[in-house]
Amino acid sequence: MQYEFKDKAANAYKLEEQVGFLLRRASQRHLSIFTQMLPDLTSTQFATLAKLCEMGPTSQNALGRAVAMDAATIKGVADRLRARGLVEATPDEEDRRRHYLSATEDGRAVYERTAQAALAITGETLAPLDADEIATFLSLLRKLC
Amino acid sequence: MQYEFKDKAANAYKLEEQVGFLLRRASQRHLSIFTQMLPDLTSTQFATLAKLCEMGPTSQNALGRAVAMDAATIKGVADRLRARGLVEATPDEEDRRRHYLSATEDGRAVYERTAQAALAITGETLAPLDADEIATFLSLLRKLC
DNA sequence: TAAAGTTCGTTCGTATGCAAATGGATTTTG
DNA sequence: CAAAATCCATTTGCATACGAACGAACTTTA
Repeated sequence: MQYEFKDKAANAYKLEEQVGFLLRRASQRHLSIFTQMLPDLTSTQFATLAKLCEMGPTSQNALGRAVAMDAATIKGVADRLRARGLVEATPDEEDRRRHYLSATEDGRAVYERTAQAALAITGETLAPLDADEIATFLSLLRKLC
Repeated sequence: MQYEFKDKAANAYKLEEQVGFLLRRASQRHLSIFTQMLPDLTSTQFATLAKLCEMGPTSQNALGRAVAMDAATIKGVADRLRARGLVEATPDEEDRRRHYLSATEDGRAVYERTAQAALAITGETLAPLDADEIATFLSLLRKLC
């Protein structure tokens, strides 16, 4: 009979201590801040628009990989951005499977107008930490991706 | 004309550096580990069952608050756990709005059987970090909730 | 005690997010 | 070159998530 079995509390499961629970709660707080400070776009819509502005014309799946969304997810996001006129699709001449996605003039304007707010959202999310803690936290978080 | 306006790149938005993007990717990796190591239950279902086992009979909304899910979300989770026979509801005599939720015998058995796996999932998620880094990371993450 | 406020559970609508399957197009390889 | 593998976009099904609104029940307060 080993020690762990004598004291069941020693290796008990405590939800509040699990990294998955804390990640979910931190994400919830971040998304709540995002919605308050940038109500026009969801966090994933903004990320997709920003990446598309940065990359230029890109196929839908390649864009999805760039923003860490699978094919089924990026389709919905791209459809909603297209429905709002922020993104447009043009067929690829060389590869008949592909459509190039690109930001419209409207889409680029929205991105230019909201990028500062997005940076402020990052700042507000990290506000409970000081500069050193932020650097440490982001460095460790990056290792967990 | 201030410095920031001269060098637009200095305060440019880079998706990969934003805490929201990193939180989303870390959560994705964690959930992927969860699904692999504990395919029977989703992460939220396990969290709910675990908390219910810990708290004993609880109203649905109170349980939701304990696991950080709003009323609409906890309802779906509770419904699916009830459909699988892991949770049952009994009406409250004192408050006719309320149903007490509690884990069934089956539910408690599933929890006992899977709690170790859940701890292992936390370990695997944090595997890229050493012990000191884990302590630092969790302490900082907790400040962001 | 009556009005106001709160809480309970529920429903609707919208938006991720992923697994799995599909069909068509392109590339790789034997 | 033909078969195999890969890639593209799409669809279906399921499971979170949250805002908003709702009626019913309970509590607080004026």
